[in-house]
Parts: sequence; C-alpha cells; structure tokens
Amino acid sequence: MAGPALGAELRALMTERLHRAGQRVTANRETLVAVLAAAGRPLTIPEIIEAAGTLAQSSAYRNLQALEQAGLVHRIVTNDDFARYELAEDLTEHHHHLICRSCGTVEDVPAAPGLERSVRAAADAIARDTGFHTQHHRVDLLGLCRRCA
Amino acid sequence: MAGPALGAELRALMTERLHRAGQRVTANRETLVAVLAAAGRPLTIPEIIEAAGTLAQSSAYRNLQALEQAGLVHRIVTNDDFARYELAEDLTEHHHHLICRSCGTVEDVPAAPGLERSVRAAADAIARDTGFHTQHHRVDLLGLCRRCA
DNA sequence: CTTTCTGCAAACGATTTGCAGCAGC
DNA sequence: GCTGCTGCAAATCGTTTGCAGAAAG
Repeated sequence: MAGPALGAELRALMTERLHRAGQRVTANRETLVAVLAAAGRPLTIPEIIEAAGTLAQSSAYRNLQALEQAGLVHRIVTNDDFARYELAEDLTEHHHHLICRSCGTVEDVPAAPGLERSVRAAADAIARDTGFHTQHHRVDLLGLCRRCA
Repeated sequence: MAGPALGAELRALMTERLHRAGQRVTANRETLVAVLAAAGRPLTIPEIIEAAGTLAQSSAYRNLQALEQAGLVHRIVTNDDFARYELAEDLTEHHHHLICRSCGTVEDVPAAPGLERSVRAAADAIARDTGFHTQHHRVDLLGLCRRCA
C-alpha cells in the first residue's frame, strides 16, 4: 500500500515547492513524502521502497532527487551502504542525529537550546578567524542505541 | 615521490597499533600515514593516491581499510563522490569540520571548549531520556569557504 | 496536446575482490 | 619459509540513465 495520506498543510507546501521548482505533483511523490513524514527518522532507500508499496527503484531515486531539489526532503549519507532521506528540516523541527555504530540506525533528537547557542557562537568565531560562512550545521552523536547497548 | 617521512613518535604508534591488529608495517602504509599527517585535513582517495606517488588504487583502498581497523585513520563520507580519510583523532587533536557546499573541500577547525561542554551536556541528557550511549560526536558546519563565498 | 513522469533494463563508477608473485618478520 | 601484502584486472553493487508508453497540467 501507499502509506498514510498527506495532511492538507503538508500537501499544500509540497505542491507549492514542487511547482516553484518546475516539477509536477504525482502520486509517487506524495507517497514518498507521506512515508518520510510518518517515519520521523531518516530512512534508507530500501526502507522507503518497501514502505511505499509499489514503486520502481529508479522512480524512488529520481523522485527523491527531485524532492530534494524542491527543498522538501534532505539526503544524508552515513558509513552505511545506503543513503538515507528525511523530510527537510523546515518541515519538521531542527534536530540532531543519534547514529548507532552497531546496527546503523539513525534516530532524531530535538536540538537542545544550549547546544544550539554554543554552535552559533562557534560558527561566529570561525567566520571571524577563517572567513568560512556557515549556513547550516550538523551534530551527530555516535554510539550504541538502547537495543544494541 | 612518497611524501614526507614519518616522525619517530608517529611511526612507533603506527607499528604498535598495526601489530596489535595483526597487521604488518609496509612501505605503502607508512606512505599513507605520512600523506595524511602532512595534509592536516581530510583527503579524498584520488588526492591520497596522487600525493602518495606510485600506489595501486586497490592497495590504497585496502590499506586505508587496514589502517582504519588498526585505529590509525578515520573514514568520513560527505555528499561528495569520494570518501575521505584523515588521521585518527587521538593522533591529532579533537576537531570539527567546515564543509564547503560549493567546492566540497573539508577543512579542520579545533573544537571550541564551550561547544564541547554543551555537546557533552546534551549527550548526557539524551542518555537519560533515550538510553542512547554516546561514544563520540561529530560537528560539521556547512556553508561556503572563503574562496567560494 | 505538450511536457514530464514511470518502469524496465542497461550503463556507470566508486569500491571490493581473486589471483600469482613479492615482502615482512 | 610461512603468511600476509602488492598490483593487475575483473567483479560487485548502489545509483544513474535511455527509452517508449502513461499521466500531469
């Protein structure tokens, strides 16, 4: 099956961003966004394809690429075999990742305000010192998830 | 040529860790470590092979894998085409990465103490809340390097 | 109706692996 | 001298791409 239906709010956003990027709204794309929205954590391509029900691999790859260009989803690469995708951060809430070194699973955790403040301060200092202009950041905690510990 | 020679200290560490991992010390491996030590930033495999002078691709991949198992180097994956390697953190000093979204280059920056403290505090809170046991962390700043800005 | 999307199967390319000969220890 | 490393070339496998028919707008 095609996973849970899309909320009206999310669908509207999706339509707008796809059109702005010159892309069409199709059933496959709605399914992909719905699957990612329901997961609440980054999914590998095989996980996505399975959750989507019927979906050609090439369509999964192509549509996830299209959705990324439209700013709806975000690709993340770990040391795992497959890339993972999650909803774009402005559709969820800013979060960081817990990556299990044993099973490879990636979980989301909300970003702690104190940590965010420290990251911004560090980025400002770096801009002064090196000229690097920070647009975004990523904090990953690597270790063992509860199940693998 | 084979890049700069290895410091005595680093060579001793390298010998010890390779032997402990049941691996031999070879000219190729010394070259690889020397190249990474000289670079001071994560290098892609093509960069490594070029800097090493003469080195079969397969040997590069195999030896970097061996060195990683021995705890001497560390592999990092970006959205770039190639994986990158750098010296293990306990051979350098704990640092974070500046990743340029335009040219893909990765630079090292020393970790700011305040930021480190915040990350540890966040990890502790997460352990309490979710049972995830943090062993290591990664902070990447994404943006534009001075040259691409 | 035109342009883009879909699924299939073939192509791609970074990384891995089999093998025969050489080097570490 | 035994075992593990080296380089070469071939295999692997996640991902990308060409193409003909179907669907979005």
